[in-house]
Amino acid sequence: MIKLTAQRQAILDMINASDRHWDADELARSLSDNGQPIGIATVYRGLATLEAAGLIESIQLADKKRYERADKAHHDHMICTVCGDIEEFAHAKIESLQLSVAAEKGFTVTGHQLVMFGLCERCSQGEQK
Amino acid sequence: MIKLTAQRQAILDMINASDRHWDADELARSLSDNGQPIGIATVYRGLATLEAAGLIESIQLADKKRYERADKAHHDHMICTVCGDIEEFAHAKIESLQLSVAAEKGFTVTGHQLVMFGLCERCSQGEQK
DNA sequence: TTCAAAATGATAATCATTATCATTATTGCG
DNA sequence: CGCAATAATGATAATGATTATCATTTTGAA
Ligand SMILES: [Mn+2]
Ligand SMILES: [Mn+2]
Ligand SMILES: [Zn+2]
Ligand SMILES: [Zn+2]
Repeated sequence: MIKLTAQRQAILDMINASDRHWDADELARSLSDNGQPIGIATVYRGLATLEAAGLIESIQLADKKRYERADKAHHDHMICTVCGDIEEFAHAKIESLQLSVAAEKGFTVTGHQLVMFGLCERCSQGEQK
Repeated sequence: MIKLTAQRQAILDMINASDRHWDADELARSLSDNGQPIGIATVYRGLATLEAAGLIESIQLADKKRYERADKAHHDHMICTVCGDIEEFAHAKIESLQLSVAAEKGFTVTGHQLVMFGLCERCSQGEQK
């Protein structure tokens, strides 16, 4: 059975305490700064375990995986390629259209990831001008 | 200026000759089997250069990047988590809804990637008997 | 309390991709 | 055509994220 350890609890608490999308290293550093140093390997394992248990969620970016709270409704992301800001959005119609397209092809969807890249509002302004 | 080399030409030809989504290693091996061995570093650089030139496109998967022909209309993907099959689909409505959602948030979209994971038709069957 | 199963942490190993750098090829020009 | 200068190649080292090892410690059921 899965054991509730202080390390896993610390990781989960840290993630649930904010709306950030954390990568393993940021989490390890932050935990360390909070007087709860946890081995980096344990952080990776803890994140995987917590995600498998449905307690946290993740998005797979080009170079690394980022984790966030799971107590929010499903949503997708827009990532600013200038400042790195990650914005969230939810669109029921897009979700249902995805499923219908899959169904047409006999594809059984178990998960999906939609990410838009571009410039966030702030970065769009400084842009031209 | 960008030079037209035999290596880049070979990479481009190989990609344009099929509908596959190649990773760098598969391409290097295939080129080698075809009597056109190319250093792996050159394959990586060639792929990046060809993509920057708009001659090929790519999708970023969890572990690696895969490249495909660019002479097809824009489309997104459905990936079978059992057999690895990559299917394509295009849906104008989903595309436009994405842009409208971004616009609402003042986000300027420069690119996006939508991937659905699940079971392809063939794998869905063997699934539950 | 007892102990087997599971988790941790330090560290080595993977794997895809990029960086180095000496050598070679391409291309505009005379 | 023949020549640099400029870019590309290729072998290989380096990176960076993530996983594998394995000895040691912790957890939780009985
Ligand atoms: Mn999110
Ligand atoms: Mn495709
Ligand atoms: Zn921004
Ligand atoms: Zn399949």
